[in-house]
Amino acid sequence: MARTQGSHSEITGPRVEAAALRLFARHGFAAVSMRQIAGEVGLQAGALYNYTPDKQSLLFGLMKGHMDSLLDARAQADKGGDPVARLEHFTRFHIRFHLERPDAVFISYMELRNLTPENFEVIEGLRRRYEDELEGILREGAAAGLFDVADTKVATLAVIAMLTGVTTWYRQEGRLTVPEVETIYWDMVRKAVAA
Amino acid sequence: MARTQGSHSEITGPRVEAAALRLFARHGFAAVSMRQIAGEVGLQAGALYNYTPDKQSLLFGLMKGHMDSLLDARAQADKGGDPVARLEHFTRFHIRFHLERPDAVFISYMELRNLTPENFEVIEGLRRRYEDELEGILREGAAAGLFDVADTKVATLAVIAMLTGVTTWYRQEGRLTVPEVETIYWDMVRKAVAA
DNA sequence: GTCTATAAGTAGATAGAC
DNA sequence: GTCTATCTACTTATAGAC
Repeated sequence: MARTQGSHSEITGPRVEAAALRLFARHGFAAVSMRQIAGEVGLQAGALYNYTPDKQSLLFGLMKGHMDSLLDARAQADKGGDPVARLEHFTRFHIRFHLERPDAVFISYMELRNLTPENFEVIEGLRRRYEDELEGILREGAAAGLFDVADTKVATLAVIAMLTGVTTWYRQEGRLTVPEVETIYWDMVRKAVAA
Repeated sequence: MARTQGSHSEITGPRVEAAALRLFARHGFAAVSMRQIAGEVGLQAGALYNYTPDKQSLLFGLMKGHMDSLLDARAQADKGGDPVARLEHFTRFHIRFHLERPDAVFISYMELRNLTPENFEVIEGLRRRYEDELEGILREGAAAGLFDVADTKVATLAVIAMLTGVTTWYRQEGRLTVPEVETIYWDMVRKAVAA
């Protein structure tokens, strides 16, 4: 159990990521310096390079981790059932998941342009896989005559934009609980795609 | 008509703004240097300060100009009528206006955090005034029994988020024209708030 | 693993010549 | 109005001591 004084790698690594996440979300990737991140953790700038090869990798790791956990959670959560039930489930899942991680959501939508082209492709691919989940539900429901959407792909993007928008205004101290918000949005989604 | 060689202020000023708009939208405010902007216009960095007192004012001017022109255009465009007609009009106006200015839209949503607190308050105030336009329509329609929304404020923000999302995927060379896109979204908005 | 020190380059903004 | 030159400060990243 005894450790040499500086050997904090297992705890320091996550603290670096947490500090970067918070600062990138608040001020933007380009506006945050490695010194600021280090300062937040109580390190000198040079020490950060024990945890990341460079600043870009730090950003990519945060975004990749977010998308992976989104897809994992979604895979675990989809219980199947009829398209209407699946759509309600997707709606509530999306809102809950995104409201639980405002900083990661913010970064994943705002910092795409600061990724290298290769890293951008990876994140875009994961994002498309998530969109495909919803598109599959809408397509299945439309085929069964349960939904009426003029354009499945556009409807998919419209619903996701509407739901993700909740992160821009929701405050925990506000007048609505998360389940209440879920219900309000589900009511609108349900009607928007209804036959 | 004859001018001294360097006297291009009337034409150079707008070119500086246009270059800043384009570069801020592509790479982000913090990632763009005054030297890059100057280079785009064919100037040296120092010459930019004939057109803006500093970089922050350049950003604020772009965002303020965008919001002013949004509110102006909206004021000109609202023809009145019953709530359903006004809502359709708002929907089509919002999509058209935003698709015509992708760079300004992008900046106005992404660079809020790079404004000084005072400048942020100004832009936020204008944004709220625009939201109030839609909220008024929804409230009027709900009172008349034409709409059924569980929460008018949330519905306002949900509709705006859905509509603005069109700017993230629409491409002029794509398979849909702007009027087609307007109709697809109007169909969803109409149903989402329907009684 | 963290430190100090440093390399090599860029940032916003200003001064003064023309 | 634009240029060159410059100030001051800050940037990412690395080297080597401990």
